[in-house]
Amino acid sequence: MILSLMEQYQQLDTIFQALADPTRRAVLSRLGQGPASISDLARPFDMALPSFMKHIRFLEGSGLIQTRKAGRVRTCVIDKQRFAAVEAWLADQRALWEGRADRLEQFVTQEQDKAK
Amino acid sequence: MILSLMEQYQQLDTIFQALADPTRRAVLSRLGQGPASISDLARPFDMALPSFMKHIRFLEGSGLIQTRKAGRVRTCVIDKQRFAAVEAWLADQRALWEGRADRLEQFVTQEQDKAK
DNA sequence: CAGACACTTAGCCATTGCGCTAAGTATATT
DNA sequence: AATATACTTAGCGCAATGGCTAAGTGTCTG
Repeated sequence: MILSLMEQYQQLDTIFQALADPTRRAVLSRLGQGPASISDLARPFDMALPSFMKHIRFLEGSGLIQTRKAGRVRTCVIDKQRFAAVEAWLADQRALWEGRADRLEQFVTQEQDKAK
Repeated sequence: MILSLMEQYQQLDTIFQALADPTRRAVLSRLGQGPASISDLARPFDMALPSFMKHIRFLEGSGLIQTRKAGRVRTCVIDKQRFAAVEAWLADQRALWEGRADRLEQFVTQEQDKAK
């Protein structure tokens, strides 16, 4: 589902905070290559599983990933569309630098089209 | 001064965390239109000055802005180059996604096989 | 030179973030 | 049926974040 511009902006706090942690960025990079289970994702990290799960829940709360449990295995998938909010904000900044405030919406639309 | 790619990546934690706060993003947007003093920047916010200054110091620590004091006035300027680290990270993510299409299909096929 | 102005420092407080361990639940596997 | 697997829940501890007030410093301004 496509979020409205305003809704995307309201999520920026959570999204940027999710990206501020190296463990979570590493998880996103791993998931960029395809879905994975919790234990597969956790294996590279020297961290207790409950600690790792907090990162997963944080990512899920930010919308950057989705998870689904089948049997005793929870599988995680990245949600690429959520990154559009970040790109939109960056585009907005660039527009300000260049003295234009009108390019943002156009850019977001383009990114959403790309995601399809 | 130009940062190496690796140094930029080491700064991602701080940069993303700086961007995770709406006050700080608003300050960046304001500075995207040109330099400003602390009091000018603080005026729109319903916040005590020492609280606001913490945001400025955080932004300065992340490298997203630079400040310089002349007389009793501290002037803030945005450092656009610092945004390159964010853009680079996003570009890397997209690269992973694009190399992923075949693996995703593989995964789906595997799941379908398991279901039988 | 007195007072206003623009920060600046110091320190308090509540909440959140991120790690841990111990123990629990639900689902395979043998 | 018993054990192993894959999370899951509960709760602890410490550091960092983001707000505040009170008081201090240095620089104009009248």
